[in-house]
Amino acid sequence: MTRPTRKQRDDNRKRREILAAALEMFAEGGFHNTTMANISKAAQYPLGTIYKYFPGKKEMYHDLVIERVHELGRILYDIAHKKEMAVTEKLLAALKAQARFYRDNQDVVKIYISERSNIDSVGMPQLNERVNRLHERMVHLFEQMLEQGICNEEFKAYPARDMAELFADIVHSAAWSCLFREEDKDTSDHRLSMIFEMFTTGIKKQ
Amino acid sequence: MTRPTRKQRDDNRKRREILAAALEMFAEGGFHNTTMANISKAAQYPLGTIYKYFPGKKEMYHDLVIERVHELGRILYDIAHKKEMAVTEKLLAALKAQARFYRDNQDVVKIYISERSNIDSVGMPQLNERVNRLHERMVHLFEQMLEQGICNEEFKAYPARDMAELFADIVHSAAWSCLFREEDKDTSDHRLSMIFEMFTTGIKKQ
DNA sequence: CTGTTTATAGAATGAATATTCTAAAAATGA
DNA sequence: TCATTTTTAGAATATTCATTCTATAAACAG
Repeated sequence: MTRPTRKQRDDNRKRREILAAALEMFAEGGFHNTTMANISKAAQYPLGTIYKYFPGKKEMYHDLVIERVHELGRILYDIAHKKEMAVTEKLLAALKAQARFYRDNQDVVKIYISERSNIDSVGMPQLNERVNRLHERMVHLFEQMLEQGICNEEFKAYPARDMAELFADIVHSAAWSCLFREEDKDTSDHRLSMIFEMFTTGIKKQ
Repeated sequence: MTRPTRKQRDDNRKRREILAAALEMFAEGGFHNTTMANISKAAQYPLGTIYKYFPGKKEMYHDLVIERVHELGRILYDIAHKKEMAVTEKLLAALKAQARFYRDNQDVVKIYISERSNIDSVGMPQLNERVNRLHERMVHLFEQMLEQGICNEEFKAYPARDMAELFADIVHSAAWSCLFREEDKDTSDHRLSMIFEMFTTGIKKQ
């Protein structure tokens, strides 16, 4: 745990610069339409340098996705474990947090999504697996919150797992649709609250 | 509109056989991990023959996806226009129909989904566009049904468009999750009904 | 049967591109 | 400064296919 040398800091910076450029390219054209030459040009580092930091294209992609999805996981985890918050508030907060995350990370989110629903189109079974494990963990967070809500008698006693899956997808789709609207933060928040209300109180009259 | 000659029928059969084999391969490995040689072997037709029926790999993929997504659109359209059915019944029927379609067309559904959320990873902007137009049309069908429900005072007066988007995503998520469960038809139907109930009456108590 | 068209089977071609390699430039350290 | 290491820049290589081509076999017409 010593202070990193200048070289180490430089290396780190370069690595991050390369990753950032790669992210941009991957998000724009997907894995297969992005060439190492593209990334090299975008990052303004020669091919050789890139291969010094990453064993190959696939690995770079892998690192990129996993890192960010972890971040989303952490955000949701934190919300789930706020002691002072009521369950309903937590769920709404999770919805809004995910929407914000999607907005702030449009690029990587596109990748994340395609990895989740997709066939293993990149040829990296480990990536698919890890992404889906991370997703599963998030669903599980929702499940716990919902269970707590059932205990409290706040929620009806539907199977928590089913509710959680449904909620996860609602959250995803709401957050995703934010990306295609030109809304300011307030309008957006308002819409998310409305969707949340639909989910909790239902669309049926009475 | 004369009766097709034997040659025409043969051609049609071959075309379908090739498409079926291609579908299998594409669904298994995605567009980029499927080679024309693979398809040729799977279809048991030589490469040359394949190129006689399709101008190229991309076009084959395009035809495959569009054809089936159209089919789903038709199914939903028919449900939406049943005169004798109540709105709520229609919506539930749509949910179940889509689930059945997903089950019957797992292969193509995987492709459909990745096309919907994806960057244009295949390099066919038209395909992405058409898939999304078809999806939009389905959302619009839901919107009409929901509007009717609002008119009837069956549903609360949320913006129909937002409800429709939400419903479309719920339908998708429910249908999709059916693919990973080993349920018999009854269990499955039961779960779908439950999800539909969640959507209409909400998860909140009281 | 015989010549002609069409289909088969898969080899050859050419383009794209991930990865490696080389030579020149820059940074580093004595 | 000068020797040594590291980085840069991008050329060379090797591989993987989409697509085309060729030669043989089958179907067909008269």
